[in-house]
Amino acid sequence: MESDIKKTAALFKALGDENRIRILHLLSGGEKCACKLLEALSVTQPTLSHHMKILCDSGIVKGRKEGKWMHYSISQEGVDSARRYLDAMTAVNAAKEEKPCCE
Amino acid sequence: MESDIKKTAALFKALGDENRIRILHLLSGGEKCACKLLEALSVTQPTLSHHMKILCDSGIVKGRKEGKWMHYSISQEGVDSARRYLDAMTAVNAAKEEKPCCE
DNA sequence: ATGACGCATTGACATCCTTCTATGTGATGT
DNA sequence: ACATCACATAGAAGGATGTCAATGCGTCAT
Repeated sequence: MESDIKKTAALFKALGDENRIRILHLLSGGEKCACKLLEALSVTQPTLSHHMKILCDSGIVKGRKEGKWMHYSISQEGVDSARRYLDAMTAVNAAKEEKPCCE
Repeated sequence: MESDIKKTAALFKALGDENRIRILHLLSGGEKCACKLLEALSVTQPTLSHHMKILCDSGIVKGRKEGKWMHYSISQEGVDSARRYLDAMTAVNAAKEEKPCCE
C-alpha cells in the first residue's frame, strides 16, 4: 500500500518531464530505436539514455535489445496501471463521503 | 502544441509526489477542508499549502473558500485531461507505424 | 478594536533532477 | 585482434523541488 504510493509517484514523475513526454509521443507511433529518438529530440545521447532508463524503470516503456540496437515501445500494462490510478482517484465515492469538518 | 507539453508536464509533475498522491486519495472521499488534510498528513501547514497550490495550478484540484476555511476537491476536468493524454499515448496508431530504422 | 484562528507567502536550506562531457561496455565488421 | 558503432555509466554543475520556521493577511468572535 505504501509501496504502491512510491510506485505511483515514480510512474507519474516519469511522465512529468517535457522531454519524456515528447519521447512518449514519438513512441505512440510504434516501436522506435534509440537513434531515431535521438535525432528527434535535441539532447545528447547520454541524456536520452538517462530518460529511457527512467521511463523503463517506471514501467511505462519497455526496451528490446537487438544486436547493438535498442528498441523502445510503450508498455500497455504501464499505461493501464496509470489509468487505473486515475480512475481510483476519479471515483469520488459517495459512500465514503463524510460530513464536512469545519462549519 | 508546445504549451500543451508544458501543461501536461505540470499536470503529471503534480501527480508525481507521494504527499500529493496521499492528498488526492483523501480527496477521492469527497471535498475536504485544509485542516482535515493537515491532520492526516504529518507535514506542516505551509507545506500542505504549497502542495495544494501545485495541485490547484495543475488543474487537478479546485479550491473553494468559505469564510476562513478552504475546501478542496478533485476537479473532474483535470482528471479527464490527464486521462485524455494517457489515451492519446495508448492509441498506438498502426497507421503511423513506420519501418524500423536499424536493421 | 483586539485577539484568535485558518490559511498563504517568504526566505532559507537540503535534496533531487536534468543536462552535459568523458569514459566504459558489448556487439559488428574487417 | 582491432577499429567502429550503439548505447550505458560515472561524475560534475546548475537549476528545480520539498520542507520548515517565521511572518503576513483575511475572517470571526468578543
